[in-house]
Amino acid sequence: MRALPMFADLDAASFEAITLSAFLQRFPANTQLLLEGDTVDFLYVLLDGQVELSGTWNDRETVLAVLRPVSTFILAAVVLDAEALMGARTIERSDILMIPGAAIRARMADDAAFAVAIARELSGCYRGLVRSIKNQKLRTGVERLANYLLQLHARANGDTFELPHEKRVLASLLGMTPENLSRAFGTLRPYGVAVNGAEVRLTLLADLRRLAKPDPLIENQAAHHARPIAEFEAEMLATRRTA
Amino acid sequence: MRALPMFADLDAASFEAITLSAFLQRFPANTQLLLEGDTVDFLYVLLDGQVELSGTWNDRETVLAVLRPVSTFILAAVVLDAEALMGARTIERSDILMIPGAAIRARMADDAAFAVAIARELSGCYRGLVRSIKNQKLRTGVERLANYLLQLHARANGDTFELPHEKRVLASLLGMTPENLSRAFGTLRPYGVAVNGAEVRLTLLADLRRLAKPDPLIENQAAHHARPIAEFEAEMLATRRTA
DNA sequence: CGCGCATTTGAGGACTGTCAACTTCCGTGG
DNA sequence: CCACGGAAGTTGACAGTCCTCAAATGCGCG
Repeated sequence: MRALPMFADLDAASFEAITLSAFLQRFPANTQLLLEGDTVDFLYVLLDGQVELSGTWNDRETVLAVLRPVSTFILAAVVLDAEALMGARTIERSDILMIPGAAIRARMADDAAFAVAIARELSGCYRGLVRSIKNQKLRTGVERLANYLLQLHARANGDTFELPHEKRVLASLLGMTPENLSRAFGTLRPYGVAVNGAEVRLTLLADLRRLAKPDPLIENQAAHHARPIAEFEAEMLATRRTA
Repeated sequence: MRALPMFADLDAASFEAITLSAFLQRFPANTQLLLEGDTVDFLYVLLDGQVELSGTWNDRETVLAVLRPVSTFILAAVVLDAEALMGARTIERSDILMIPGAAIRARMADDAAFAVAIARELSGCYRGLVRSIKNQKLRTGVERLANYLLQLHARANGDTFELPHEKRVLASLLGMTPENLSRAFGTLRPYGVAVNGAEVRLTLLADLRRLAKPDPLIENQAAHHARPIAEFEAEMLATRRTA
């Protein structure tokens, strides 16, 4: 928990007040944690596993973000004591810390340092969403995929890495259908993108970069090695630790 | 300034600390206030006029939100003391209050109530963006326009109202080209949408609603009459008071 | 009155979604 | 250990949506 910037500098009293009311729960894969419109009673902290945040409308569904540890989610709904705007479900077995929303709000009111930490966390989430919208509105599907692959590559040590989720989840995250993702991979083959199952290998990096045109104002910055987990494991180019 | 929930309950000391360092400036129409990537020294508060927030990439540009008074913008960048992810320019003559970011951050650290107010404001902005992404990813252009018109209609008293900005700005906000917006209006004619310049009249409301399928988890809620301006004048279905 | 810009309209093409069939992969159970 | 069933992924054909380019129209301001 202290790995999260949000709780890292919490003083002893606040830390105790929060941990005492919190509890840890293990969920199997494919468990719906929250439906859109649910009232939100807890702040969720993903400690292990993977959680997908989704939105639906008119029988259509889209993945808004895929979270990896350590990440919080639905923080904004907790702060406002409002209903969830996104659904959440585990996509693999996950350990999740659940902190009563009332405890969070009470601590914020009493502890300015904690409230500031929450505000900073929210700001980071907000900026992630801004990046996500720019990614979505300004780029085509192939361009989004190319940039996504370059981000994964930057975190790998070699030029080979694994896609961290199923392709149909990835497709929805990138705003396209699974069929289209398949074709987008095909389109990128001349740019040195070799796919074999979940394994991806990038040769011709320069060509791929010329196509992708990654931009620090859209891509999430590569984490500084100082901050270990939260920043590093960030999943989407755009929407990390969301709510 | 007290009209903003953010500053409404500020105690006298904090209010003075902030207002003393702030200053009011009047900008003509079409003035670039901020470029993407600029370092952000001030929190902006739009008191009168209209401001457009935009994103660019690879010679493409999109409007992310259009703000109307009273709204703050680039709050997230101020909280994190980070560079702007969006550009900002006035689209009509505007009165803007500029508050040094350092003052905001200092007050947050000292005044838990103020930090909580900021966190709540950020949460509202965050949820606006979530709505915006769902609107963008789950709906077609025609559906976005239909819902946008219904939102404007809900704020008008009769069934006739004016589009609040140029059609090319509206097109970009809705994620399409001006040509396509024109055709989208044409597509909606059989649903009782009559356009004459900036004036729009909706007959056949039921038909339009059946097409648009407005959803409280995507559309911004109609404001409660208690809170007068900020909520009411909110421009985009999705992205209000952004940064 | 006339120029310039916003808007509209048309034609064509690029991108993306849908439907259907096929292949591959993987876990279950015999 | 292997066969089977089901889901995931791929491929092809087709349609819908959206963008680009070009030209025409309309409106406002000097």
